[in-house]
Amino acid sequence: MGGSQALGTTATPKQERSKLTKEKIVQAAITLFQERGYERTTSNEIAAAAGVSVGSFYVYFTDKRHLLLTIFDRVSDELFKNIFHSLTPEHLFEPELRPLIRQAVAQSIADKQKRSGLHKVIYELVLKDSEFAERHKAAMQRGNTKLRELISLAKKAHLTYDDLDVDAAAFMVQRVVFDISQDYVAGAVEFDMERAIDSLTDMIDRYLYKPKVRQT
Amino acid sequence: MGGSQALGTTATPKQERSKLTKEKIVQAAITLFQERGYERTTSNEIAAAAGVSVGSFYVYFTDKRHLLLTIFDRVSDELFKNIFHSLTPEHLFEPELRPLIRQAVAQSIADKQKRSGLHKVIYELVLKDSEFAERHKAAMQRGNTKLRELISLAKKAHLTYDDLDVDAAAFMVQRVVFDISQDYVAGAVEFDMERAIDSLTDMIDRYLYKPKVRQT
Amino acid sequence: MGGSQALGTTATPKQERSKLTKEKIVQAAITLFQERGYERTTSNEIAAAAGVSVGSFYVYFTDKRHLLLTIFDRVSDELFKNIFHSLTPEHLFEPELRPLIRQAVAQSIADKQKRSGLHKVIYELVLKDSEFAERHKAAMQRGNTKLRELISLAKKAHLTYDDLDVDAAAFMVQRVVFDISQDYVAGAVEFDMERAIDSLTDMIDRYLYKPKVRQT
Amino acid sequence: MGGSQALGTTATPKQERSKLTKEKIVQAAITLFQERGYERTTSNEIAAAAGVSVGSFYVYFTDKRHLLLTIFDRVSDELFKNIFHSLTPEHLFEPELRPLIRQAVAQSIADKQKRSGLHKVIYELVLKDSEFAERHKAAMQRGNTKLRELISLAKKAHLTYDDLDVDAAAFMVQRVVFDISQDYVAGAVEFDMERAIDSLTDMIDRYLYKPKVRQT
DNA sequence: CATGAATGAGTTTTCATTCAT
DNA sequence: CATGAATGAAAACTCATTCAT
Repeated sequence: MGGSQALGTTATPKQERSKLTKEKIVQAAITLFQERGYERTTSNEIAAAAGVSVGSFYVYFTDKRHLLLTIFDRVSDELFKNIFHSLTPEHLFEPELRPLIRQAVAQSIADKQKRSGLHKVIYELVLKDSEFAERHKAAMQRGNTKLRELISLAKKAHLTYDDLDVDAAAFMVQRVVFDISQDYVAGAVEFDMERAIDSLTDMIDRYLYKPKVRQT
Repeated sequence: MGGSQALGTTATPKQERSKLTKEKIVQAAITLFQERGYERTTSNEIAAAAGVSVGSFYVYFTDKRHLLLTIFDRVSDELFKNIFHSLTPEHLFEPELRPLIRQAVAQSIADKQKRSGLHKVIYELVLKDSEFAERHKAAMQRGNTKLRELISLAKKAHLTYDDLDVDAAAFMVQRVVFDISQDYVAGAVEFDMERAIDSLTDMIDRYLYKPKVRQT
Repeated sequence: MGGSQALGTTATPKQERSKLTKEKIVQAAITLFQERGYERTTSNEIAAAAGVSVGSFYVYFTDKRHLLLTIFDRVSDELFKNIFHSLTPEHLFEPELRPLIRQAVAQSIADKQKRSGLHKVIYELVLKDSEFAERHKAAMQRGNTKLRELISLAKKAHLTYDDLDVDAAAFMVQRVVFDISQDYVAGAVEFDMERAIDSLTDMIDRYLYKPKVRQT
Repeated sequence: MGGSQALGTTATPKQERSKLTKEKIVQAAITLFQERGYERTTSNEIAAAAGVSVGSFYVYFTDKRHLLLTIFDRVSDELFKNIFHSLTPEHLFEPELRPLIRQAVAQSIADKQKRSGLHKVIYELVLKDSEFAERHKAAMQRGNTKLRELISLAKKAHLTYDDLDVDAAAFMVQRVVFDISQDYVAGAVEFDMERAIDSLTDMIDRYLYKPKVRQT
């Protein structure tokens, strides 16, 4: 005690402290959900792993579900940013489109792989909890809008089939990439990832773009 | 085969009456899982809905999980048959391939829609229970083998791209159809189903078959 | 049959065994509520004291509150019967009314004394739980109706003040007897019980009956 | 004196500011206890409603119970003063006693009605907490003493029955008035209040005073 | 004195599963 | 085989109270 204040005791401001505690809980939860899944992880375990009391857990989150909802939002944002970072209108006018598609596909799969356990858990909740389902839908909607713009632009530039159903294409492409990524996360799939990325890229490429364009 | 036997020493009913009781339980479970989901359905409820005592429930099934496993196998077989019924080598030589693909896609989506709640529940378990995951993989494997044969034949007949990676294609096509069907089941998707079926058909069609072939 | 257990409310004991278990729980609860009060008695303690598992507790009662509600009804009926057993119209025409009143007053106080802890607990709940309040009101209503008939008869026989407000009198007399009984239960009162009974009898007697009648 | 001191070592505020803070807490508590009851009001809520930190709460009160005890004393004093303000020996020699009684009865009921929720809560605690019970008894005792003096005087003036048991009468009258007031507070009663006041007045009047006196 | 984040013991409650009849 | 009452381990959640700042 006494006097050490001036020397630099990490005087954590009160709000900082809260933020820290909350973050510790979130991190512990991510780890545990990843390892044990949602149901087999109890609130008490999360608190313990975070080095925090159960009481604190319930100060920051109404329940386990609310905590995962928070994690969901965070992860969701991250994925969105990562993918659309290199998928902007400018990129569309590069000489080759295929690398662009491949890059996005690979990004999506890789991102989910990094926290595959977590994505598995999240999707589990999307399946059984309507609020998760809603948020999932909303997040997909955001991506869909972006994608539709891109495809629409490509269509206007006569890069795609002239009769392409843009809305359907945006829907299709997004879902297909999301779902295949999810399949790897779920462990439902053992097929070599690189080959899968190539094939998925081909699939999207051929679906959207006219052969002559590709052969030019 | 005979995976359910491995689980425990549950009686395999030899009498008609037993078979009936077991069936009543299965049917009640399907209905309840559909309505309330897996966890929110209790063994007691299933027994009650089946008009059977809980004791009987445990005579036929080691537990709730085992029951769903049984349902999984049944549903899995059904889907397999329905899809590959009109997807045999003979059909490959019809003048038009697109209707064939469309039919298979539509079949898959429709089949799942019929019991969407159930498929949601099953996939939920595939995500969190490794034994379900294994069975799911195995079932997918069966379909994959069939599909690979078909695509291989098509390739030999020079209907597809000459450089097509058959294994990858079989994997890709199967997963894509399965996943989009699952998306509708999960309620994750609101896009008009007919348009989605058309788009998915296009996607597969263009992915596999050379343009010139299609334009011939 | 009998599967409906799991779906809704609490089991209605059809078998002897059930009835016994339920009764054991009720008896244990009465004892514990009496000793420790409502809140300081946990469901687990009741179950333990009844020599039954917590699970059984929740088979027969939705919760502690429901259990006390059950006890309330039972006790309520008992009190009603005891008091009005010797308080029927016939008794009104006995030569002396005072002994009749005294008997009813004494009965009421004595009945509550027998299980004073329990009555304390019940009234506590009447104060804070609206459903208990409703039941209490309803029970009082039953007694009030009976009492009104009696006083009404007495009035017609010109035994009472001619301008007696019968409804008010019935209300007043019932509440006063109930409340003084409750006071002894609550331990709020140390005044010698016999003298209190005499005084209360006097009070009611003088309130209802004309002096001349009494002096005749 | 100083009963609250005995409970713990809570600061007795000497500064104005402290007194104010304590008062804010008391007022907030009264409001919340009134609305939500004792148990459903948490210390944190009281502090929040008072615009004070929980820490401060515990500076002034050892706990929630101690706070209610404080409120109890205050309310208790108030009631006492209000009733005995117009119930002094002098008043006894007014020509009519009935209006005096009626006034006291009405006062008691009205006073409690003003804060019925609070009186409900307090009585709830009297029922389950022995310290509250003691204080309640003590408060009743004070009133009883006063009342006994009055009735004793009236008896000496031959206004009452000559054989009146003064102690019993004081006890009876006080309890009856208190209890009926409490009944209205508890919401246990729907009978028209004015009629009840009249009846209660009659009851007391006839109980204490000889008919001839009244008819003179 | 004030603050409010953190605590964790203590309850309630559920439900898969067993087993005596 | 059938029954269904009984079980009890396990999880969620609350809130009075403390204490470092």
